[in-house]
Order: sequence, then structure tokens, then C-alpha cells
Amino acid sequence: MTESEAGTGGRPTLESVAERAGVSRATASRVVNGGAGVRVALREKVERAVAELGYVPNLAARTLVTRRNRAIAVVIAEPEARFFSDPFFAQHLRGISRELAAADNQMVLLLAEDERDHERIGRYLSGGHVDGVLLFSLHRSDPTPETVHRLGLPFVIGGRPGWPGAESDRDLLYVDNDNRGGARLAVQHLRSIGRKRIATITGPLDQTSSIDRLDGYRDLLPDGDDDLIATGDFTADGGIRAMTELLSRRPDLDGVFVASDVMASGAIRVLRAAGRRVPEDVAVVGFDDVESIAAWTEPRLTTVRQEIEEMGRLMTRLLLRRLNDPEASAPSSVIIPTLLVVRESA
Amino acid sequence: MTESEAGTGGRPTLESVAERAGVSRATASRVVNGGAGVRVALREKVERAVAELGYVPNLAARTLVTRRNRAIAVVIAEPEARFFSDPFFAQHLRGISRELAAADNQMVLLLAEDERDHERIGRYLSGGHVDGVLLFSLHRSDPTPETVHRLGLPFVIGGRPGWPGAESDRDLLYVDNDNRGGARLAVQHLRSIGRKRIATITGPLDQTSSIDRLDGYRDLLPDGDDDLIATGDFTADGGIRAMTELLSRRPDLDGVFVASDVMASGAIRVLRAAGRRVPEDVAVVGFDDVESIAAWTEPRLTTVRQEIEEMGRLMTRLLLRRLNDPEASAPSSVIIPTLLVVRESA
DNA sequence: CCGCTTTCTGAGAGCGCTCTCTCGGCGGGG
DNA sequence: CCCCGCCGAGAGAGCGCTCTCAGAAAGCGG
Repeated sequence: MTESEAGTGGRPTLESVAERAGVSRATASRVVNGGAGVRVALREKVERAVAELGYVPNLAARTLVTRRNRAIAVVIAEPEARFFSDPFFAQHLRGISRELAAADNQMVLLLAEDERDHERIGRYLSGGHVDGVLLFSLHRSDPTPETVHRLGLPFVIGGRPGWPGAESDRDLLYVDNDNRGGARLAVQHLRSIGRKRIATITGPLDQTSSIDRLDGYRDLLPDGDDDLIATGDFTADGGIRAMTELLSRRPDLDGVFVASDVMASGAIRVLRAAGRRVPEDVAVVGFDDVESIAAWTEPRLTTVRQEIEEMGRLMTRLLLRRLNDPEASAPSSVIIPTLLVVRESA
Repeated sequence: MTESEAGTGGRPTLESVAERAGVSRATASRVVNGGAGVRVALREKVERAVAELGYVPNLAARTLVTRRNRAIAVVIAEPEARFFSDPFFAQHLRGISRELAAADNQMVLLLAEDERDHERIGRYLSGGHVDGVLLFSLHRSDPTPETVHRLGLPFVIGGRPGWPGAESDRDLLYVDNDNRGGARLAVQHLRSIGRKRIATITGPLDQTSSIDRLDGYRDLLPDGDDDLIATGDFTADGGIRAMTELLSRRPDLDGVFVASDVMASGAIRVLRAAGRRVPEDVAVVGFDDVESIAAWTEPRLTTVRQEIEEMGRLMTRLLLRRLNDPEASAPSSVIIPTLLVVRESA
């Protein structure tokens, strides 16, 4: 009877657990959810039934009533090129995954490439399938933050948001690396080894990380020549183009701060092809400390390390905290310090 | 009345849509799910109500009754090192994401690092939150395939499964690159440019991809000397160690087939440090065609390209097909051809 | 114009769970 | 010894949706 009633069609339900334990569904539910206020004898009976039946709660049913999904969405909007070449996202995901796993939450990964994807993602988020959102690499036109905000979904942004007013919006939680400070570290190092004409290759200037790195450069070289600044796009080809340009504009440069390791690898090639020795003639400092690049250029790249995984973890923690006590003292955004890693290129 | 009844507490329900359109919940449901068998006039009324209210179906409720989640899990079990350094997974994820998005399904990403993660993942999968599973880079001891199988969850494996009997299991669906054929391509190329003493650096031999690549090498060099075979681990350091070893064992070697680009980058360094010119003295062919590495070694790496994104897409398509008509003609596993990309290193 | 078949629509049950509300039982104070 | 209060357990409603089933409406030949 017991079996025939419960076992049909597959997974055991709370009902069948209750029946087997000889208690009501309500009591079984209490035990499954921590067991507060249930006498030990009963609790143990229920636990045994759970174990015997291999009961696993049906999340859909639970979600339906609690309105909690135990899942958060990770939205990544990034042009193809970068998503592929950088281990950046893998590290982020790893950090997020670890933190989420610890809290027994799941990660729904949403990648956006075009307009239609953004719509689809908007629709998905409207569906209320996730409790919160982690947003990455926002570009100015990205509609997702707006959507998320409108839906009242708690969210945390990776990287300083760049749109007007973002800075002062206390609701806007973000985690960023200290791009500006890192850039200063880099330039300072170039200076400390005696470089006088220090150029920089920036990332695309519609991203705050690029802007902040450039600002850090300018902090130390406030009256630097604009000829010493070239704009790249975080790709190796971009690094090549920018370095070529710099070299033709200022053949006398003796140091370059490149805003990403990938671009730096391109820049070093150009320098060597042009007969410049690195670091003797031109010293190069990168940014990111992507192991698979920085440790493998020739010469090995001196660069600014950012703790990417840590960033993912922090974002997740911030979000989870917000979820767990919604109106508590709003935590504030976090800037993670960066670190100069000196190798051979400078 | 309409509003006060429906609008309370947030998102509109089917109920409120039905009310606004002046139809029953059942009819509204029909329209939302394609609208088959509903007269045009009514359908349009419902559609208007949906649009006006901004109705989005509650997936939890829907899942509860349909037992369909419109979500699949991607399980990646990979030692830290590789997950970070290879753009491999990013590409896979992108392929999967694209295919899934087209079918309006979601991706739940599960990363496994240790024993506890596997347990957690097992528990999660038991919860019936996903309709199918995509499994990656299985190691022999990985309990997940077993779990998934036991649960009766449809799944597709990335890479040829290596355990005994896997080959003949018709239920076991996998997608793999033609590792063996690719290796043959590489060795053939080395031979065609006149190399006589061709060595190889393999990946860890507990992975089928490594084994298959080694087999491909042996196909063309059936009576090759074992001195010409060194085992690496898919890391740059491993490539360095293996190349060093090969060089000391067989200083006369004039060609190397390295089973991954990352290892190849290490190998090339060793060769050049030892005073060997690449490709003049020793020609090198890699495997993977990871843009950020192969195009950036010096000299640029000749390598075997595998279509990783395509692999992700195919896996997803296979899985979705299986989900959509469960007992239909079982599709069979797929091997994706590889391609030799000739650059400078050989 | 009637009775039959074929569409179309609505009522209602039920997916598995949580949570409120009620009630039974027990201990302690008066 | 009785009554009040409190703790632990059960009954039952209801989350939002789908889907079956039955009944209403519409079409059609005789």
C-alpha cells in the first residue's frame, strides 16, 4: 500500500515520506527544513524515511510557494573576441561558483551577444526564476541593468558602472579592481627604473576599466604628451596597431604601460620587430596578470595582477547578503587592491 | 476590481490575464502556449491582455505540472589549472549557450572541484531541476555519469568516454573531435616536410583525448622508438619538462608533435633555449589552435584546429533532440573533423 | 428545422510544497 | 483540583499553472 501509493511514477514526495514516517505532511516538511520545533523522536523517524526513500524536495513546488529560487543569474555581455581569449571569465565563474556552492545556490549562465539576446534575457529575468543577478562588463547601451532594476531584482555589478549618476546611486552595488591604483603602480615602477618617456596603450575608452587605468597613468604624468597615449581594444591586434602608432609618433619612448596583457603581448612583438630590446630599450608593463600570457611572453611580462576570482567571490557574497536580509544595512561597493608583479619586461 | 484583484503583490498571473481578456484561465493558457484551437478573435484579446499586463508565465508553476524545466545542466569537472588557462570552456559555453538560447532553454552551470562538489551536484541533479545534462572532461573516477544514468536523465558527453564498455553502450551519446585523425594530420605534415625523427609530447594518459592523439601518432609511426614519446599534462610547465626530457634522450630529433598548444608554447621555449631553431632544426606542430597561444608563439604555431564551439553546439542539439522525442531513432555519437593550420613552426 | 458531428471554451482537479491556524495535551500556579 | 498558558502536531488552504473532461456553440446533411 505504502509503496504502491507513493512509488508510482518516480520520485518520492513529501507525502510519501510523511506516510512512511507516520506523521503529517506538515511535520515532514518541518524536519526537511531544519526540524525546528519537532520532537526528537519524530524528527528521527522522518529523517529515516527521507533516507530510505531517497527523498529530494521538488524545487519547483517549493519555489512556487516560497518565491525563492535558490538560483542566481550571471549575465555576461561581451563581444566574442574577449570572451574567448581571456581566462578572465573562467576565473570569475569559478569564484562565483565556489561561493554559490557554499550557500547551496545555483548559477544560471546567460550570455548575451546581440539585441535579441538582451530581449531574451530580459524576458527570462522577468520570469522570476532567479533571486538575484550578477552583471558583467556592462557597456553603456546595455539595457540589462535597467531591466533588472525595474524588476526589483537584487543585483551586483562587476566593474565600476559608467553611466551618469551611477556613482551616486547608493542602491548600485559593484565590485571592481583598483584599476587606477594598479595603473599608478605600473607607471611608478617604470619611473623607478629610470624611464623618462613613458607611453600607454589603453583599452576601449567606453569601458570604465580602460578609463580608470588611463586616469591612473595620468595621475603620475599629469602633463604628459598626448602623443604618448594610444587607444587599443584589449585584443592582441589592437596592441600591435597601437604600439606601431606610438613608435611612429614617438620613436624615443623608453617605457610603455599597456592596459592588458593580451595587448602587451602584441606590443612586445612590435617592439622587437622594430629592433627595440625589451626591457633594455623599452620597458613594458602589462595589466591583468593572465598566467597563460604574462608568464609566456618573451621576455616574461611585468604586469599588474588583479584578483579576478576574488572579485567573483565578493560579488556573490554581496549579493547573497542582500538576498538574505533585504533591508539590512546596505553593504557598500568594494574595490579590490591590485598588485605589481615584476618579471622581466620592466 | 480587476486591478485590485490581480495586481496585488506584483507579477500578473494567468488568472488576471484571463480576467482582463474576458476568457477562462484555460483559454488564456492555450493562447500563451501557442494558441492552437483558439478562435482568432479570442486569441487576439488574450494576446492584448498579455501585452498590457506584461505577463510572463511563472516557470515554477509550469514546471510543477509539466515536469519540464526548460533548463539543462552543464557539468564541468576540471582541475583548476586547465579551466583557467584554456579558452576551451569559454568556447564550449558559448556554443552551448547559443544553441540553448535558440531553443529557449536555460543553462545551469555546475563546476566540480572536489568530492563534496560531486555530492552536491548529484543532489542537485536528483532534484529534477533540469531536463538533461551536458558532461565534460570526464575522468575515470567521476561519479557523475553514473548518477545521471541512474536518475534516467538524458545526457551527452563531451569527449569520448574512457571507461570500459563505454564504447559499446548505445545509450551513451558523445561528441568528440577527431583527435586521432588530427594527430595523423600533424605527423603527416611533419613527414611531408622531410622530418625523420619525429617525437611527441602527450597529454595525461588518463584522458581519451590524450590517448587518441597518441594513437594517431603511432598510426603513422608504428615502429617508432618509445624514447620519442614523453608525457605532459596539458600545462606549459609540463611541456617544458617533457621537451627537456626528449631533448636529452634524443638530441637528434627534428620534429615534435605536441598534443596541445599550451604545451607547445613551453616546448618551443625549451628548444630555443637549447639553441635549436624552430622550424629549421626542429619543426613543431601543436594541437587545439587556441588563438591566443598559437598565433602568438615565436614562430607562430602550426597546429591542429578543433572546432570547439561547434562541439558545444552539437552536444546541445543532440541533447535537445533526445529531450524532444525521447524514444525516437536514437541519434548516434558524432566525431568532428579536425583541420591542420599551417603557420611557421612547421 | 431537427439531430448529429465537430470545434471551441470553461470548470475543476491536482502538481508538491509551505505555512497559518487550530487543537490536543501537558505542566504549573492558584 | 482546576484553569490558564504553552508547546508540538495536524488539517487545509493555496502558490500559478496545465490538462482532462464535459458541455456549449457552430456547422451540416437530410
